[in-house]
Amino acid sequence: MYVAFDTGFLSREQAIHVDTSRKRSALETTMKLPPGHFLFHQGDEGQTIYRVTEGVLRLSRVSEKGRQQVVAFGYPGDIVGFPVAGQRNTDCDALTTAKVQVLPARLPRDGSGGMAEAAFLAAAALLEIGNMQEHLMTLGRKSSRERVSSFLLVLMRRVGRHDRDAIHVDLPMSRADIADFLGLRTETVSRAFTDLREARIIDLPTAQHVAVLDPDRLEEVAEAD
Amino acid sequence: MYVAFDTGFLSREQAIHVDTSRKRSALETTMKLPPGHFLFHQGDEGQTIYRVTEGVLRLSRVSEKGRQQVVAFGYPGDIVGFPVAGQRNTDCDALTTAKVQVLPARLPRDGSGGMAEAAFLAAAALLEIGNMQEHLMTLGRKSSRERVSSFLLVLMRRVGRHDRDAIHVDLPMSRADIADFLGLRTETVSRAFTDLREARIIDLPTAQHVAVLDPDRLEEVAEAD
DNA sequence: CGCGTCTTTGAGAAACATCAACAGCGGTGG
DNA sequence: CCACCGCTGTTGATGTTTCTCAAAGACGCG
Repeated sequence: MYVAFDTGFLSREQAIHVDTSRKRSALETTMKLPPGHFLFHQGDEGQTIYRVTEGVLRLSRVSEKGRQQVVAFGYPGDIVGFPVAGQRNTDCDALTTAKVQVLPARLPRDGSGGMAEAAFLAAAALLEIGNMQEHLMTLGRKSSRERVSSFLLVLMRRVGRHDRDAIHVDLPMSRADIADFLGLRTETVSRAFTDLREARIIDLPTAQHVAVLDPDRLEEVAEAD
Repeated sequence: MYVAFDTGFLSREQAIHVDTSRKRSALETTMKLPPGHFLFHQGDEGQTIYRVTEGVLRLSRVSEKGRQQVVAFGYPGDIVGFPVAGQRNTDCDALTTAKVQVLPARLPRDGSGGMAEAAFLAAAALLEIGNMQEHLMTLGRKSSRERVSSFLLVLMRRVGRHDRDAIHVDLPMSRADIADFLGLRTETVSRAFTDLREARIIDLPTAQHVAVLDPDRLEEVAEAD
């Protein structure tokens, strides 16, 4: 049985496990980002990665003619900013006030960089690959309702606040961001939310606050495969 | 300007660059796979990765209720089989007779594994992340014709054989595989091929052999973003 | 309180999936 | 060597989902 991925596109707790085994160096500084500020842009040179410790980041790519794809959201515990060929491959900006740790990510050409560094980078990158493959399944094979449900399910498990009769999730991103992440239009996302609300699976006190009333049925809708 | 990803979902040549800088060890054996044979299955334990040297592999995931998603195709030069939490996260079988090199991919916990190994793994994983992000753009934001054109464009650049008035590409995978990779149905893929043929952008001597007659227009259709 | 932005809702159009039938091709056995 | 069979791919007709276009409602901010 294959259960390693059931938290979906967000990094799993194993990432933290890998991390705690490495020693902190003086290079690991912390940065604070106000909402809307960019951590890096697509094409930037970079030899670091970032661990989100507070807040929520948005990672997106914009194609030449303006189509935006939100590649991921960065929640506390996630590692973002993997440089490919020394360059950032996405934009990254803060949806809320956020804090990140800056971690070195130099590849030790000819023994220059540290081994622990490369091992940590490799472990984090492998987790990211798993997350992205899960997201590929969502984009390739799921309906709009399944996509939105999967999205909510992941957030619920990751950052849900339990309560007597619901699990509460804040959505710092706009409907447009969710749509861009799930490969849909904002109207379609909105309709999916409405459907879930009318089915009494969720409640929407405000557009940015979801209360999951029936996690089991949410899962049924999301994993309808 | 951001140009690092224009080869799409297949690994870029930089991967080979990284590779040549590491020394070959006795652990690097070569395996030969007949068509249809599996290199590994989803859920297998594994501490290795594979470099394809000949042939074409298919990497796919099957969800519990049978929906298949082809995550990638492995062409010579590609690294496949990244273990996540020590497990394979896809099935991998050979579409043609194929050869792979077996490379170690242990994460050096407490200094056990080699540094060069971790660095190579990290470099390969980062390239894979870039490829997957490109594929995410395709699945999230492109029409069926754009998807099929993008697919052909990548193959053309990667394995196209030039000729006086066309670039020839073999398609060892079925229409169903292409559909599963692009998030479409086989009929839709077939119609996209027909459209491209009727537009004189490609020719289809057989279903498994594409001759790209007009690469520029193919690119226009693919990058219609 | 008014204004702009984000979200929701509705109606209609377009894209893709689905269902069904046929064609092409390769392999097999007579 | 040819006829048959099965599989893959193509084409057509129809159905469903999602997108697009439009407008109204909700929310936050000055």
